[in-house]
Amino acid sequence: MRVTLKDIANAAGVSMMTVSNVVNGNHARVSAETVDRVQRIVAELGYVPSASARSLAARTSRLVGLLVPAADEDSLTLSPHNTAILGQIERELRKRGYHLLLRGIADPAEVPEALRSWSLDGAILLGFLDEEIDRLSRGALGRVPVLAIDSYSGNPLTTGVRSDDFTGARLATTHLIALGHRAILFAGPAFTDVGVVHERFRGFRAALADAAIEWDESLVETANTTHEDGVALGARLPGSHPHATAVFATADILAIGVMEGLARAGVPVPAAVSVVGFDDLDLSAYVTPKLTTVAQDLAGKAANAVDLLLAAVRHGKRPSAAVTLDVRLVERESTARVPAG
Amino acid sequence: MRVTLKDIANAAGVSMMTVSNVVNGNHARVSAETVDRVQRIVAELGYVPSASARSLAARTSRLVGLLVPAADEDSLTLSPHNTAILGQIERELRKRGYHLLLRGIADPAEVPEALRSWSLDGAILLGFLDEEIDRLSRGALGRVPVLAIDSYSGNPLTTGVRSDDFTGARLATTHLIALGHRAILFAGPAFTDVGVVHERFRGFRAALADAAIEWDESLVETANTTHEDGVALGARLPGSHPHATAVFATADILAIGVMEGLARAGVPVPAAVSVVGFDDLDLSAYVTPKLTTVAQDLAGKAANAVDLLLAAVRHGKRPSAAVTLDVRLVERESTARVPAG
DNA sequence: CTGAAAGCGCTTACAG
DNA sequence: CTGAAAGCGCTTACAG
Repeated sequence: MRVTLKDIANAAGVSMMTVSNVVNGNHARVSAETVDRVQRIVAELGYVPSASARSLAARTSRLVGLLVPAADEDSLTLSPHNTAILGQIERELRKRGYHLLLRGIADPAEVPEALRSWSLDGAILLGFLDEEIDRLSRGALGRVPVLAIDSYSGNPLTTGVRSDDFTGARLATTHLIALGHRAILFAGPAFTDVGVVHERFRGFRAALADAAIEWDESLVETANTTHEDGVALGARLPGSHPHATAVFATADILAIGVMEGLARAGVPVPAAVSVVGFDDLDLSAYVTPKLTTVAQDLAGKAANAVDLLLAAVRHGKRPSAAVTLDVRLVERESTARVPAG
Repeated sequence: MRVTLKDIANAAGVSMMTVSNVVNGNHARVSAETVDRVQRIVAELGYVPSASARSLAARTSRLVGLLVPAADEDSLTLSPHNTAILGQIERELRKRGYHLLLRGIADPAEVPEALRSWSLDGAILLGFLDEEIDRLSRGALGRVPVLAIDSYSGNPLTTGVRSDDFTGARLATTHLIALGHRAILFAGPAFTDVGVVHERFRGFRAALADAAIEWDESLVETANTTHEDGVALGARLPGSHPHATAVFATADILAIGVMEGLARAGVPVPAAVSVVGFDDLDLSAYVTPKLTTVAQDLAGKAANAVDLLLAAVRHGKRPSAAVTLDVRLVERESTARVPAG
């Protein structure tokens, strides 16, 4: 059977409480020699504390949930971007003695159940829509600290971390303008007046304004953030926007699709049309031409998310404003000077 | 404070045990009207059972661990292949009312602790070396069912699921032979006489033997499964293997690197050298030329892994032999007839 | 520095 | 069909 605290206590001739103190590192409350003896016996008998018993008694689980949207019957679809963050979050948590419960959420209404069932000490929301986050209330979350990644929701209960999307888009667009481009197409998913895509659109517009380029409303194309939609968009570009000489796509995967679509339509990239993406996926350096894009600090996002969350868990300190991480432009081969004429 | 079983019992005027039966679906033991009343009150009060209390009392946690190697300070590096599997496993588990604890393992010696700490009902090993799996003993695993993905270890404690690596490699190589290639380079990580890479090597050799092609021992190159190593390998290929007209790489990411290396060295793919990969990552259809490769049934792997594991958890039925999933060749643009001369 | 008691929120036999 | 009691393996005040 399982080795318990009581077994160790009996073998060491001390009380359970003393063993508990040793195991939990409260060495101040135990004499040095007792600590030694108990630790030796723990190792000898291979004692592993029961996390569920501990959670139940201590009202703290050392468990953090990573909540990811997942249509009911669907697999968790983790983008490369979210996968990288997931890996980093697990590491940061592990370094601090916490564990990760990964859970797909089919409906935001499941969030409260997810938090309470395992008595999560905290949770990170990855990939939710701002409107979904907006609806999360104190009643739903209770006292459990929750933090959203990449959200612009004003919900103070979920204030978290994100990249400087505005500046990233501005950087990318300014780069195109510096190359002489004037008719630049904005390609991305449909957006409202708040959120990541909206911020990137604002950054895009700001760069145009900086250069005093008049804004042509027709230079926006809506597409899902998939390679497939990018291909379709790129293929019809010569017909729909014959004057456009550059495309700023809100995601690498979309940008890569656009490049392929353009290639299929016989439009050389970057000779005839330049393309810039956003994310700097590994993939972006593997395609032809290599994609110029905006790099995010993924490791920083994950580390900050965990730091903020655990600060809230341990000291009840909630961030008052979202942490914004710097981005940088990575120039590769998909952009060039605007063609003459 | 938290709503407990007792609160529901009080409100409904029944015993805790009756509520427990209703909540757990043992409706046979409770009258229909009691079931109704209790369920109404549960919904009204927003009762969520405590998973830790349940684990402690019932000795079953409904928690399954996904254990992934992770160097101590390192992030979990999830390959696209493993990410897809992870997503599918979460979904299969969720559909069955189980939860997923994702945990990086710095040293295989941590496995027992991982299993016991959270009283995992079972665990799936993803990405471990066969030698590490070989060393896992009954003493380490206890009575917890554990299952390895992509392992050829003979350890009966971890019998799991994998792809038909032998056939995949044979298919890929036979395809190259059919195109007239004779001098085919095998590129992959160093391997021992057991394991995924060894199986792929065996399949490669079998295809050559089928076609009565004499085996040239020098036609093997060792490289890590990274894009970078692929580039290096491809770039030096004209010098190191001037006669080779095709490369079979044991992973797409490596094959894609090889294609880039060849391109840098001025060798056209597939006109001068054909390249085949293994995995069929999304990425493989995005690069230029699109990669011909061997596709694995990732969803099938995940579903089978979860099915087998839960059968072991619930009925104590351990698989006697590993489940092997079919693979298929996906012909794209990176292979062509051997150049004349 | 050390300990006895109560309790965390459930489930499991055992009765009736 | 329903319930009272014991116990799962810990931690938390409270004493000493």
